[in-house]
Amino acid sequence: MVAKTRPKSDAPDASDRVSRIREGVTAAILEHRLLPGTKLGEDEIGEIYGASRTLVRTALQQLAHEGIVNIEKNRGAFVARPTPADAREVFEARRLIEPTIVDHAVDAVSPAWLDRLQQHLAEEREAELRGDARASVRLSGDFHRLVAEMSGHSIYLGFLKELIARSSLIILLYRRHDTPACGTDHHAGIVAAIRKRDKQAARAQMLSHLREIEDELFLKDPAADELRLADVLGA
Amino acid sequence: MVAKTRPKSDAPDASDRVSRIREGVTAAILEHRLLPGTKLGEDEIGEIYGASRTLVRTALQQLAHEGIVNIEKNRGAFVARPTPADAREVFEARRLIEPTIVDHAVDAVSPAWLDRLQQHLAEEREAELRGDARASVRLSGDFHRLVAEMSGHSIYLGFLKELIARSSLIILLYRRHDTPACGTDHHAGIVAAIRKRDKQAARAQMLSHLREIEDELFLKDPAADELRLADVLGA
DNA sequence: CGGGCGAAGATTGTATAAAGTTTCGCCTGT
DNA sequence: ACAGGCGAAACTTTATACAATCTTCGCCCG
Repeated sequence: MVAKTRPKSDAPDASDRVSRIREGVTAAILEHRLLPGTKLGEDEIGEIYGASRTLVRTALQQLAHEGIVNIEKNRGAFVARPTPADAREVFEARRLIEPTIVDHAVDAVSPAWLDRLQQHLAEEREAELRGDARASVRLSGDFHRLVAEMSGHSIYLGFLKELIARSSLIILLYRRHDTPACGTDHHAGIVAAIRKRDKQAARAQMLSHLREIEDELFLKDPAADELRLADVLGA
Repeated sequence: MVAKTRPKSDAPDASDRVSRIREGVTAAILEHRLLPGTKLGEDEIGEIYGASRTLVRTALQQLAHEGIVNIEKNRGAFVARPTPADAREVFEARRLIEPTIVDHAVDAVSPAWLDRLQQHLAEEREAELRGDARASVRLSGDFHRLVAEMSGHSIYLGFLKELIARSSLIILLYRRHDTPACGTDHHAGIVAAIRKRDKQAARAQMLSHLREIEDELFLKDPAADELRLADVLGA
C-alpha cells in the first residue's frame, strides 16, 4: 500500500485534537453551559481535554475568528457577548444569504438528501417533545447548516457556520422568556418546499422563518444592554 | 510615564508582530510575488520577519482561515490554488453581498467618506497610468473594502475581506492575458451613484462591475486546470 | 535498466520553560 | 476611614527543545 494519504479532502474538522477542543467548547457555548463573558482560561480548558496550552490556544483563535469568542490582548479569551447591533447585523446577513442557499439546495435535491432532512426533522421533533431546550437550539442551527451543505457551496457554508454560531449565542441571550420552541414547523415547511422543488416557496418560507426568529428577540439599545449583563452575572 | 497601554481599541491588525507577518505574506500573495502552490516554510518566513515559528504558525493559521493559504497536515502551508469552481462560488457570493453593501454605503454617505472615495479613485488612476499591475490589483480590492467599511456592517466587511483576498488570487490566476486594467471607470461610476444617493444605480453598477470582472476570467473545467498550473510553474 | 525498499535529512506538530503584562490584595500615609 | 501606591500572584505571550511524520536520495534486487 503506497500511503493512506487522505485523498484530497482536507477534512475540515474530524479527528484532530484541536478540533475536538474547538467543538467541545463550541457545544458548551451554544448549549448555554458557558455564559457570555465567561473567561476561558487556557490551563483550565487544557486540563479538561488533556491537552497542552498550545492546542487550546489554537482552538481559541479559531473560535475567535468564528466570532463566538473574544480574545483580549494579555487578558485572555472570553465567551463573546454580541450586542443588539451585532444581532441585527447577523440576522440581516442571514436574511440575505439563506434564501439563496435554499435556492441552490432545491437544485441539488435528491432522495438521499431528502432522507437526511426528514431524519433531521424527526430529531428536532423528538427533542422538542422532550422539552430539551439545549438540544433544540443546537438542532435548529444544524438544520440550517444541513441545508447549506446540501447547496454544495462551500463559501456560503463557511459564512453560514459563523452566522449560525453567533445566532445561537444571540438567541440564548435575547430570547423573550415566553417564546416556545420556535420554528420546527417552519423547518418542515421549508423541507416540503424543497421536496416540491418550489424555489419561490422555499425562499419565502426561509425568509419569513428568519424574520420570525428575529422578531422573537428583545433587542434594545446597547446602553441598557449592560444592565442585562449585570442581571445575568448576578444570577 | 505610567504605561503605554493601548487604551482599549483592540486594533484588529495594527502593530502586533503576528499581524505584520500576516499582512506581509498577504501582500506578497495578492501582488503575485508568491505563486499559488508555493510552499510557505515556517522557518523560512520566521527568518524573514525575525520571528519565531510560534508567531509564524499563528499567522499562517489565520491566513488559512481566510482561504488564501492551505495547510496540509504534516506537510506545511501552501499558497492556495483556487479552482474554477471556487472562483465561481466566490464571485457568486460577491454578486450577492456587494449590492447590499453599496445600499448601506449610500445610507452612510458623508462628505468625509466621499473625500476618501475620491482620493482612492485618484490613487487607482495613478497606478493605472504607471502601468503598475500589482498596485492596480491591490487598489481595486481596496476600493471594495473601502465601500464595505463605509457601510458600517462588520459582518459584511469580514466576509468581503475574505472574498476580496480570494478574488485577487483568482484574478491573477485566471485573467485573460489581453484584459486591460479592469474597472477603474466602473469604480468611478459607483462613487458617482453613491454621491447622488441613488441606491438603484449603485447596486446596478456594482453588479455589472462584478459580472464584467468575472467575464474577463477564463474559467475552464477543473480537469484542464492542472495543465494551467503546470504552465504557471514551468514559467 | 527499472522499480521498490530503507535510512538520512528536513519539516511540522507538540510540549515545556522563560519573559512580560495585567490584576488584585494589602499596606501605608493622610 | 479612605485614597493611592506598592508588590506578589496568575495569566498570557513568546521562545526553545523534543518527538513524530514526511520527503528525498541512494542502494539493492528483480
